[in-house]
Amino acid sequence: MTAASSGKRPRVRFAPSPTGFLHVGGARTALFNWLYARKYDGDFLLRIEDTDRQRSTDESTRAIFEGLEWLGLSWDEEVVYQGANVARHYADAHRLLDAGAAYRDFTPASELERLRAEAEARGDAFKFDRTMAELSPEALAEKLANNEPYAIRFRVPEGTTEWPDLVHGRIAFPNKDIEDFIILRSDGTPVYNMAVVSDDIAMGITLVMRGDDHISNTPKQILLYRALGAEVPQFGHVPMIHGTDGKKLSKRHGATAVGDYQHQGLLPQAMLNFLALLGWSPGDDTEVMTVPELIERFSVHGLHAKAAVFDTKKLEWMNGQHLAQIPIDQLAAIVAPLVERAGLSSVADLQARHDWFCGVLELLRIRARLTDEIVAQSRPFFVESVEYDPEAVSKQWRDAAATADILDATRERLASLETWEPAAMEEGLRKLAEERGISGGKIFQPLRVALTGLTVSPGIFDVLLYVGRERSLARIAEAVAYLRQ
RNA sequence: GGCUCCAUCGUCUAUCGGUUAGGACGCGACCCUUUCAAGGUCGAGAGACGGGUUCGAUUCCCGUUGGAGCUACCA
Repeated sequence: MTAASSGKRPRVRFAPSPTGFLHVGGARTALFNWLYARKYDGDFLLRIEDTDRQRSTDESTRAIFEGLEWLGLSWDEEVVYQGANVARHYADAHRLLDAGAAYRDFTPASELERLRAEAEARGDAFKFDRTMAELSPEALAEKLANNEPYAIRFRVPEGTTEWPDLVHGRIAFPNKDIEDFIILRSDGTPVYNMAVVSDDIAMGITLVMRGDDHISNTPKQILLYRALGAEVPQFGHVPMIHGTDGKKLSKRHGATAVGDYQHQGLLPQAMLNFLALLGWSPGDDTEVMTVPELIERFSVHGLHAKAAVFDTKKLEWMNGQHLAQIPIDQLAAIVAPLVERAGLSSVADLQARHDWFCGVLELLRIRARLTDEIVAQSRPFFVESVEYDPEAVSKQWRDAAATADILDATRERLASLETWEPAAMEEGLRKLAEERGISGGKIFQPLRVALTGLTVSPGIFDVLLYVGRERSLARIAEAVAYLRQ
C-alpha cells in the first residue's frame, strides 16, 4: 500500500542544501511542493540539508529563507536542519548493519580512487565488488580490535527496483546496475541517501517531489526504506530547467537566483506564475494566473516529463501582465520603497498623497514590464524641473524660436483654463492647433519634452494633470526661457 | 563507456486514436494613436527519422538518431 492510498494527510517537503542562493530551479521545485500541499490540504515542510559542512553556509540558509519568503512559499512546522539528526542517521545505518542489510568495508578511500582511475583508463565502468570487502571472522575481529576505520555499505539485493513515478509513470532499475553504495562514511557521518531517507521517514513524508536529477537516487532510497521496514512514499520527478542552449541552467546563463529577479523589479506572483508554467500546464490556454488560481488549478496530472527552457522574455511579459492587473494599492506598497530608494520621494510622503501616487502608477504600470521601469518613468512626476534629453531636443525642438513661440502660446492657453482637467486641456490645445493651422502633434510633442524632458511618456494630458498646474506652467516657462537663451 | 529519463512552431505549451495540429512569448505587417506602451486584426513558424498495431496515428509499441541527468566515503 502506498502512502497516497492509505488516505493519510499529504506531507511534502523542499530540501535544499545551503551551498548557494535560491536557484530558480529550486524555487520551482519548492513551488510545486507548496502547490501540492495547498491544493490537497497537506503540509509543506522545509528541510535544510546542511550535512556538507565544507560547502554549507549560514548565509546561503538565509538566502533560501529570504527567497521563499519573498515568493510567499510559506512552510508549515519548524525548519528541519539535517545536521541536527546525524545521530539518528548513524543509528539507522547501524540498524541496517546489525540486520545484515549492510556490511563493513575496510577498503581505504585511496584504494577505491586508484581502482576507479584504473577502470576509467581502460574505458570500463567501475563498480564496487562486494567480494572485496569479504573478511574471515578472524580478520574482521582483528581489524575491529585494531580500531581500523571502515565505511558501511548497503548490500543491494538481487532483482529490480521500480516505482510508479507521479510524472513519469513506471521507472525501473535493474539492481545489478546499482553498486553497494556507502551509507555511513568511515568518519561516522551519513551519506546523502541515508540522511534523506532517515529524515523523510522521521518527518512522515508521503510524497517526495524533486528534480529529475534525483531519479537515479530513487532506487537506492527505495531499497533503504524497505530495509528499514518503512513505508515507501510516492515519488514524483519534475523536469529540469535548462538555459537557452539546452543545458542545465547555471550561472553562465545569466541571472539564475530568484534574488536577481527580485532586484530587477519582478513581482513575486509573476515569478511564481512563470515558474509554474515551466513543466506544468493547467490543461487549457490559461496563462496569466494569480496565486490562488494556481492553487485552484494545480494538479499532478498537468506535470510534464520534458525539460523546459528558461525564457526571460516571456518572464518579463508575464510580469507586465501582473503589473497591469495587480490591485493598485498592492502595487503602491511595492513601488513606494523603490521610489524612496531612488531618492525621488519618501514612503511617508507617498502615503500622504496616496490617491495621487496611485494615479501616477495607473499611468505607468500599463507601459512597464518591470517595477524598475515604473520608478524610472515616474521621475518627471516628482522632480521640480526636468533635464532635457539631447535626443528629445534635437528631435522635437529643432527650430528653437518657433518651438519657444508655440510653447509660450501653449502655456498661455493652459493658464487660461478654468479647470485643470484633461478634457478642457485637450479642447484648448486642439483649438490652438487649429488656429495656427498645425496638427495637434506639433503642440503635444514639444510640450512633452518641456514637461518630461523625454520623447516618451504617458498621454500628455495625464502628465499635465499629475505634474499639476503650477509645476506644469513653470516647466513650460522654463523650456521657453531655455529655448530663447 | 554504463544506467535512466526525454522528444509538437526558435521558446513555453493544448491534443488523453479521427483537428484545416489550437494558444502564448518572441518576430513581421496593419489598425488604434500626441509619443511610448497597452489593446485589436493578420502573417511566417512544429509532430526528429524508420518500422509496426489500427479502418485511422502527433497520440500506443519497437528501433534509430538527437538531447539531458546520474555514474564520489558531494548533495
